[in-house]
Formats: sequence, C-alpha cells, structure tokens
Amino acid sequence: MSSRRPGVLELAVLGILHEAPMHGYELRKRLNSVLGMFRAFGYGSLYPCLKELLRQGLIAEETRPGAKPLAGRKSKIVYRLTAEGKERLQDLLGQAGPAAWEDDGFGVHFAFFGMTEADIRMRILEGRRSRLEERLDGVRAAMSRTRERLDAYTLELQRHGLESVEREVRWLNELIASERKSGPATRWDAEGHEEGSPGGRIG
Amino acid sequence: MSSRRPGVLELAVLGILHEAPMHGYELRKRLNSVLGMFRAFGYGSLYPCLKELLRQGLIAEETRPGAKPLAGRKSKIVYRLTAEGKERLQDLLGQAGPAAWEDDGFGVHFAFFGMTEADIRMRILEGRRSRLEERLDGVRAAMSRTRERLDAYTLELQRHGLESVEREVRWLNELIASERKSGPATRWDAEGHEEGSPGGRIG
DNA sequence: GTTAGCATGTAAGGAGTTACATGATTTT
DNA sequence: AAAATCATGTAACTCCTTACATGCTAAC
Repeated sequence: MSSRRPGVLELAVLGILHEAPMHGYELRKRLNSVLGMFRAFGYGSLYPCLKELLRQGLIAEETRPGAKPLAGRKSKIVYRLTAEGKERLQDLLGQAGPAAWEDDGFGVHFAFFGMTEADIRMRILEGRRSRLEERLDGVRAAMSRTRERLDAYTLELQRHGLESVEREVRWLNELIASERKSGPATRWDAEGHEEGSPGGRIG
Repeated sequence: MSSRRPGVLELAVLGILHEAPMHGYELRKRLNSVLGMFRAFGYGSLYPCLKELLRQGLIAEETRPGAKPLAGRKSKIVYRLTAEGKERLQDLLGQAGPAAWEDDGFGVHFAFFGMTEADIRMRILEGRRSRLEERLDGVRAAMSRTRERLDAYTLELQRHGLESVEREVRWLNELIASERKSGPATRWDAEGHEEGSPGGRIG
C-alpha cells in the first residue's frame, strides 16, 4: 500500500517469481534472458530490490523441508511470491497507464501479457501506438519546419529513427488486429496455468 | 577537470550550443527535435544542467551589445559555448568507449558525428555493432537452452526484439562500409563549417 | 482581459549503477 | 590446489524526473 513507485525491476521480479520460485543469481539470468534485448540488470540492482520486496512482504524466503540451517548464511536463498505479492503483481499488470507504454515499461508489461486481461492488453498496445505516433508527428513536424538544417549524420539518424518507429507501429497494428480477432475475454493464465495457448503466432 | 560523469544531456547541450548560441527554451525544443525519437528532456533537467555547465565555465551568458539591463531578470538568457566548452565537447566526442555505443549514449554521439574524427566514428560504429552482436548471441543462446519454455507473448517479444537488433546491425554495416569508402581522414566540420557535405545518403 | 504559449527556475527524490567485498562450489 | 563460476551483498553516488512556482508576451 505504501506509495513506492513501481520501476521496471519490481514488476519484472514479481512476474518471474510468479512462474517459479528462484534464488537471486538464477533470477538475474532469467531476467536478462527475458528482457535481454531491452535492459540488463546487475546484482547491485537486483539484491536491494529483493530486500525491499521482502520487507514489503511481497516475496518470502522459501523454507524447503529438508533444508540446511545455515548459521553463517551464505548459501542459496530461494524466493517465492507471497499472496500479497501475487495481488501486487495483478495490480501492476492491471494498470494501463503511461508506465505501461512508455519505452521503459512497455517491454516488461508486454512480456507478462500472458497474465494480463485482454482489455488491458488492448489499452496498452493502443496507448503505445498513440505514443509512438505522437513522436512521429513531432519529428516530422520538426523536419518540415525546414528552418533547422541538419547535417548528414543527424539526418541519417532521424531517418533511421523514423523507420524504426514506423516499424514498431506496424508491429503494434498487427498485434492489435490479432487481439481483436481472438475477441475480448481471452486470458490464458493468471492462476493455475494450463498449457493450452494459441497456435502459430499470437492470435 | 573535476571528474563529473558525462551523462547524455551535457554532451547534447554542448553539441547544440556549438551550432549556435541559444536560450534554454529554444535549446530544449532543438534538443527534442534532434533526439526526439530516443529521448525527451524536460526543463527540470535542462536548467539545472545549464547552471552546472555555467558553473564549470563551459558555457557563458551572452551579453548582446544593445541588451537590456534587466534587474529583476526573468527574460531570455542566451548561452554560448566558451573556449573551455569547445575543448570539453571535442574531448567528449573524441572518446570511443562504452558511453558512446551503449543505448544511452549512442544516439547523441552519432548525432554529432559531423564534429567527430573519422577513426573515432569508426570505432564507435564498430563498438556498437559488437555490443549488439553480443546481445544477439546472448538471447539466441538463451533461446536454444530450451529449458526455458516461454509463453507466446514473451516469445513474440523476443522475436521482435531480435529482428529490431538485427536490423540495426545491418544499418551499422552499411554505415561502416560507407565510412570505409570515404576513406579515413574525412572530417567535415569541427570549426568553421562549410556547406560541402557528401551527396545522397552518408557516404 | 484572459487564454495560450514563451521563458526560467527549484526542491525533493526515485530508480537504478558502479565499485567493491566476500564466501561457497564446481571444474581442471 | 588453483581457477572459474556460482552466489550474495553494501555504500556511495548519479543522472535525471516530478511536481511545483513564477513572470513575461502575444493573440483573440
């Protein structure tokens, strides 16, 4: 409840721990393999985050039955999501705001779309598309305000940037169309996850 | 001399002020039009940065001859690069290290390639390409370690991420080839910039 | 004369990052 | 027994963001 601002890492950790309990080192690898293209976190980021989540009661240290009562504990510590943690995760995934479609957050939110309700998924996809289209408009406007004469490199950067963003918009369009075909009310996971996910691509 | 870590904003401000003196508000617009696709800075970031650069003597308030001696100064303040500022800019642009090819820095450094020496340009382009290829290897390796079964959305994110990065690598390849054709020792600008930049694309 | 845009700032704080430090376990 | 890699942490710091606050200037 205490108003700590999310940040990508918290969501990512909760999301991954929802799949399975894990210890820090493993978690980091999984983290960077899921989000590898967008971000990479170090231990210096992860462990403080785990500590904080623990303090908030969103995760707990697993106590395996036949475990070792290490006194001078410097052994594996397996974390699992608590009930509050699951709640918090669902809460974060249920919010379709800027945090979910800005550059920082989008990747992580998308990665956990499998646990996200269909209407939220749609709102986030559309939100991101609008955001990118605003950006396109902005840059295009700036370019036609031909006052600003840019050198060849800056121009090339613009060109490449535009192309990349246009490409992402097309991708989003496909995803949105795909989501619409599947109709609303599709949500595969959330609690007990069975294996029956859609076929070829996404839709 | 004091070891303050660069940060994108400092370089961007110095680079833009090198083109022409400007006041804060204008600077910010120019900033966001040049880097619009990658980042957007607010006044809350810009003004403190200007203040700091001023303190370091890298920029100075322009004193136009027929200017207004505003006492309760809340009027335009035009900043220009000092000699130290130009030196610092050349210094920053002369460094071909991680700061120049990681996600954060690359865009800005590239935007000012017009003021960067040919060999540094090459090192930065190649540095970024290596960095991206590492990332591709990492993610591909993680994917073939098929232990990790990912749901459809995570997979789609991976696919799109891979494609984007591959695309950027191809772009870098073209640029690198282009740079090689122009031969080394090309540097258009730095001080008095004449208009004779290359033709069609970049090379 | 009031909305809209130009123009300049500050205080508080957040989300990580960097650099360092150390122990445990497996491989060679 | 040395080297590599697994595993966990902390102190200090940084770059930037958010939210707020204010005044000037042009357009309608």
